Amino acid sequence: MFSQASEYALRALTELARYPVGEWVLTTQLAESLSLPVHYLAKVLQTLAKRGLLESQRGRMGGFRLAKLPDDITALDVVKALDDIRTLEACIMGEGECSDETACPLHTLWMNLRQRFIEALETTTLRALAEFQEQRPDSVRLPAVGERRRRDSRE
Amino acid sequence: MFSQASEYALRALTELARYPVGEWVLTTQLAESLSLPVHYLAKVLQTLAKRGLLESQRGRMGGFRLAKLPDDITALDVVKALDDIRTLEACIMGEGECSDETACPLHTLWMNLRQRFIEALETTTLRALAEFQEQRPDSVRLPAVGERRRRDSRE
DNA sequence: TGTAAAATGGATAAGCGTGTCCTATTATCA
DNA sequence: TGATAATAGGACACGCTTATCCATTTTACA
Repeated sequence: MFSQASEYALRALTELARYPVGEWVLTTQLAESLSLPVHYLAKVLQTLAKRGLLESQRGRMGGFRLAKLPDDITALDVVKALDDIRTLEACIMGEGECSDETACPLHTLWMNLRQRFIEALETTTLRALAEFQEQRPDSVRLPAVGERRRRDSRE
Repeated sequence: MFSQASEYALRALTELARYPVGEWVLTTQLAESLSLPVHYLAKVLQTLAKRGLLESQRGRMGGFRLAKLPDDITALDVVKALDDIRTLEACIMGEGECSDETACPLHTLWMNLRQRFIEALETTTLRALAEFQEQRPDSVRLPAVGERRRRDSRE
């Protein structure tokens, strides 16, 4: 359904939403937690930073974090940042002329399903996704960069 | 949503369903009627013939025709013959472990929409698609090979 | 101020979908 | 039986997605 990149992004940002607000998280850490290819995930995160969904911090103690609160980022935001959502809006039979006026045979069916789908993505926030994941069995989360530092300094 | 090949196939087989049962229709003619790339469509039709949805006839007066009645071929049959429908069945977030028992956050939503979608494709026959197209304004259909022959012989 | 840690950017490569073209094969008909 | 018309099949090219790797830049910290 979505591109590989979008799938990775959804999972990575959901994971990010589980961290305390403002904490930086490493690409390697996200990749490991989610079993994703590190380098490719890095590219995806960089793109998301360019698109304004993430903030990045270079150098020591750096990483990625959400640019907005988990309540203010929707699943649709994430997918739109990476996939061309227009392929969903297009005629499912590939007809050039297919609108509400001149509709292809599957137009009504597809329009309704698509509508419901997009609306659901639009009303699903990263916070909701993160909270769902918290409920799942053996749901663990590694410490963020700052948490790790504070813990290390107590040792 | 579907691959280009599936879109072409849906349109071509819908067009084929508008011809009298048993008549052979040329690839070039289908491509021209539907404004599709001839050679690529030819490949698609050959694949559909291999999959048993079409019958083909080489040589003069040859062409393609449906292997079954338009009532007995569904839109799902067509798509399944060309696309890997399992990508629809897979987790929309790309998780390996995502079933009804251990579900990802979007599992229920996606499962329901997907279900409705597939059922709709399964209950939509080529006949229904063809009849819909007949109703559309400026809906023309070129004569089949046999029709052309019979017409020519009267001249 | 040097070093380590981290994102950034560029090059590269494999695989797949889309599309074209050319040759081979098969069937019809004069 | 030969010419013609059609599908069958293979080779090839192109672009995009996925993925890896390396050099560069930036930052924190000792």
